[in-house]
Amino acid sequence: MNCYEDLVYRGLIKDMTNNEDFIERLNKGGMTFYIGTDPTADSLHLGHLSSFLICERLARFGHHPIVLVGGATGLIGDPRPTKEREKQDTSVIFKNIEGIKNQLKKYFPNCEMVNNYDWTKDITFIDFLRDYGKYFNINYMINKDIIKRRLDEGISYTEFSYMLMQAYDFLWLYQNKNCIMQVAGQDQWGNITSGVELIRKALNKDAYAFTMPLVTTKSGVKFGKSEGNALWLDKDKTSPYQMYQYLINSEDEMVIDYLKRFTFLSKEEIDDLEVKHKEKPENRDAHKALAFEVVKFLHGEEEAVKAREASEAIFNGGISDDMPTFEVTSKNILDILVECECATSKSEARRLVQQGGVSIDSKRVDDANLIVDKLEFILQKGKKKIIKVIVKE
RNA sequence: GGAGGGUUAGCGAAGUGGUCAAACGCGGCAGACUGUAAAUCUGUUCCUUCGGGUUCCAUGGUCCGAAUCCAUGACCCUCCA
Repeated sequence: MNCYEDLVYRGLIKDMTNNEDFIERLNKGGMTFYIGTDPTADSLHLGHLSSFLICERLARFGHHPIVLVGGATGLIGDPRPTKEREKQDTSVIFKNIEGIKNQLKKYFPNCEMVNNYDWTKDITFIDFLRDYGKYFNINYMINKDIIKRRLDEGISYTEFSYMLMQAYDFLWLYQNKNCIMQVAGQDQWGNITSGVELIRKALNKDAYAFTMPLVTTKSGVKFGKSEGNALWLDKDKTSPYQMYQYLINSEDEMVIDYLKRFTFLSKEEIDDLEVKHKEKPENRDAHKALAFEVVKFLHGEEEAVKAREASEAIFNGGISDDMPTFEVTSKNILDILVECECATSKSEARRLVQQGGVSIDSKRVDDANLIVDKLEFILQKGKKKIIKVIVKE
């Protein structure tokens, strides 16, 4: 399979610029391209992973990835469809940059890494307006989908300007790093095309770009959130076991798509899993492969094996050294549930017990006033949250 | 600068003096059915020592009583200049 075929197979192309020779050049290799992210948190999450894997995929076809961390753009804030972002403290953003850089270095050690703060920080307002502002027509900007959607809700001049910065990044990388292609998530299409336009207007050159579709569940909800929280790539924020569990619970109808998107398994391997999955969905072979492969990529084979063993032990009614463990100081079942993050309040904990959603050592708890006299036990909340609890005196 | 409209639970959205801890939908959580999937059905969704307590942008006020009326302020939207 050539590069373009592989991208199509994996569902990685949503929009692409209409250069005549785009597909040819993708297949030929040798393009320098970049993909970026803003430091909105100190860790990347599962959604980022699916995008950044493109670095490795394209590198395997002979292209040269540059990874950009948006120190400058992070200070401005990419407009969200709903509302203005809160202004982040610069110290937070600088701290986030470090966290994200370290992760990217770890996962993509062969990529060149750049920070747009480096080439943006010394540009003066007047220079920027004179040298680049003239290339942008307000009507053009307002017609970008993301801006249009914000016109009702309101958008600050700051966020409105975001696309100019991202466009300038592309231009700068084009001029200084010979970077001729940009890749990003589908929500970045407007920003990307601004960059392509800027390069055309300022340099009279063609640039290339494509976006990748958002990874969603069957019903179109963004994939990669668990209990309202992102699944972080940082092991201390989301344990290998949690990551494994999240992936193994993927919907049947989506699991093959996720395998294409999140792993480097070949078409043959994925086809094989698809057959197995269709024949015996209850074996969850495809789900297991997905979970294992992703955890292996993130945390190494050893951690992946541990996560798999823990998962299999726990869901066969057993225990494991690697299962999530909480230390609590209470003996009252409601307080224990809150301490173990199974409930956010005692009211919620009480409701859980009353609805029959809590078990201790496989026995359903039916008394909300239960005092637990064991010092170590297995607590189950709902169907899937199974943890070890140690009571500390 | 002028005129008008708005701000209600995670989100969307009703509610215009008491019966409002606030309809309804989505989302979330739990139960049943299953395969750690989906769909479906049922229950639930501010806190609580279960007596009650604290909510409807903020602060003050009117009233026996305020999400609802008044004043001031903040933020947002639309139109005009």
